[in-house]
Amino acid sequence: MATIADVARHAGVSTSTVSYVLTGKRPISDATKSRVRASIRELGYYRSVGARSSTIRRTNVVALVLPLRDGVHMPLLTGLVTAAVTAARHHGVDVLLMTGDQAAEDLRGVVGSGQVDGFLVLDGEIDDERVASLRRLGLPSVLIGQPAATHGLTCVDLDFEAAGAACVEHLADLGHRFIGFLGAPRAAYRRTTGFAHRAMVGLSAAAMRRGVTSTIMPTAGDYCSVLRALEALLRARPAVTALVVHNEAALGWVVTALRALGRKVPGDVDVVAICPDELATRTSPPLTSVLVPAGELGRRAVELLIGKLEARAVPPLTLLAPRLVTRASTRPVPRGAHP
Amino acid sequence: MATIADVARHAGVSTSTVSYVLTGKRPISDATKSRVRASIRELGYYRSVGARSSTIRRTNVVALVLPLRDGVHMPLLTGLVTAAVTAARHHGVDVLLMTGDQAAEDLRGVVGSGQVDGFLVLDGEIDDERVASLRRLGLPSVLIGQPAATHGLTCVDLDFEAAGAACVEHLADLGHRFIGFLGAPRAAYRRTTGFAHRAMVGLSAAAMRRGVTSTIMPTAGDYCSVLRALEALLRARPAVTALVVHNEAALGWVVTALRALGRKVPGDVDVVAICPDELATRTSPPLTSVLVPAGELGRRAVELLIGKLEARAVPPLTLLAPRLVTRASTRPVPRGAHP
DNA sequence: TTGAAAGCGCTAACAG
DNA sequence: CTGTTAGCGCTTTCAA
Repeated sequence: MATIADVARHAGVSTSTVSYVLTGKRPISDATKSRVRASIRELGYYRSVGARSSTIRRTNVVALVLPLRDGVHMPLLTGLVTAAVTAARHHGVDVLLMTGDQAAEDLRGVVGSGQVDGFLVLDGEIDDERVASLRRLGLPSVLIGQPAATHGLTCVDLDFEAAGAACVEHLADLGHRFIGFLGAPRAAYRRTTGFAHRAMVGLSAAAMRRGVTSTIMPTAGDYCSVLRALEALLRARPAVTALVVHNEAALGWVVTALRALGRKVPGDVDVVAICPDELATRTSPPLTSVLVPAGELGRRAVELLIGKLEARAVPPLTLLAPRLVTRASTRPVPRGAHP
Repeated sequence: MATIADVARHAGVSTSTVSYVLTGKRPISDATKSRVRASIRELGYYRSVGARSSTIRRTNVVALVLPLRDGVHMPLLTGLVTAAVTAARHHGVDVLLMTGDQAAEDLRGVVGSGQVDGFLVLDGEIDDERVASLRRLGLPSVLIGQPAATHGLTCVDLDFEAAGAACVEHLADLGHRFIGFLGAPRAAYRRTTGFAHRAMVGLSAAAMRRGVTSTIMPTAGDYCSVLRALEALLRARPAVTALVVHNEAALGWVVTALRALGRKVPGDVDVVAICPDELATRTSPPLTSVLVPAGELGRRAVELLIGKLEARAVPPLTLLAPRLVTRASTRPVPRGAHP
């Protein structure tokens, strides 16, 4: 493997000249510059990142910390990860993958040994303890998700409150006056700071504003739970003509269950989902949905982190505006359907 | 951040002694050893991987190259990735994530700059061109998947032929005599070396051996295609009492479609799937399945790569034996059902 | 069993 | 505009 000395010799210049051609940190005559470039190409030279990072104290590698535990939906994860890697490469930065369980000690090691410049942490439900240990690492970091206290962190997330509201707005615009909400499993609402809670709040608030009646219920991810929840919902409020679903696991069962209960989608019941795009398009009919912009999330997180690495000021909390895509599961309510 | 010199000073020894305590490459008296260890702990010292890799020419980082394009199923991907990362960490190795599209030039850069020691490449459908460029990189690599020519590579994959056979064996054991096979989309069978082809061959061969009649058809991933395929199948061969499905996208629709055609699962038609485990358990009823051992695949790939890094001889092709798990979708055929 | 010192490949003063 | 040189933090001879 060629070294910088090889290139210098080959081009008939000093090593520092080669280095400066590479970094652009001082003016070099076009003549030597191109001579050096030619030598570099000819010898197939690449700077050793080891030696380089050892001198400049910077690796151009960021760690991406993913939680192992479930509850994080797969498509979201993969979309986010590929977008993050692509965006990072675009800035000449590589991504080191770490899993959430190799927590404290491993992370310390990675920063202690100067292996990465910063952290990208994916964790919707991060708790204070983890936030604290993150801060203790002393390296710039960006959190994907929105913890209780943003306090001194940089976070990026979908604006779930706006997402919940967008669903209601859409349905109200179509003429619906009674909507049901199938939410996350019950446990998710214990934390009034979680995204489940925020979506629900946004939905409820928008419903009040628009004067539509909303009935909300938590749901588990299996068919039986979905069926039971819908039965209960339709019994309690037979006038319901629209459904907002914020539960990726349950999503696949909703239309099936509604059909089993004798309701057509759309027609008898319109459905709007809050979920990654490919989930909404893989049902039949494809669902009108507020998409969780996985790719955008990853991209923005990288951008923010790189901003911090370059000592730029970045906003502490970035909330991505929801985007509602209309598909076959929602339609204007026929005139006079709701007296 | 503490350096090795700090530790040496603090422990009252030379830097080389500290280094040797760390590497264990020469005997050190227990007295100094523990003194050095204490200083290390006290100062919170970690070896700089930059400086280290710059001298020893080894980074303890491997690249994991994932294809971006779809066709690779998400759950498989995430399971594989987390297992690989975990296994690698277990060997003190970190994982650098790369996406398949940043192909040639980026990969060259990563090896040229000495950023990684080897490659883990996930690509079921890798072509000769990519294999060649992989070999040209000149670093140890392990391929997850099985290309046409294993020639000089190290590969690990599920034994799809055995998987296809296992499905037939199971169904034949239960008494089924007529089985249908819902395969991958048509295009997947153009390559007679792909995993789709191999599963199909294994199934057909086993059917012949067991004297059961098999009818095979390709399938797209949407509900309509599945429904049409099943209609066609049942029309062509009404005696079919069992179905093998090797199509993850279609899987979710199979039971629904069978019900729409008036068949109970199990009972009228038994279903066996070849798919990742969590896909088989998320349908109702849960499906008997041959699982694609995503985690095992990742783990083995890492083990093989580390073997190569340590200059151990490793088998060129590792085929993981399929494991069939019986669930609610298959049952013994009632006596006399098939005269 | 330990230390001194050379060297890994690169960058960044310092010096023209 | 360019070269010389002293580091960066670590490993590994060589010498005791």
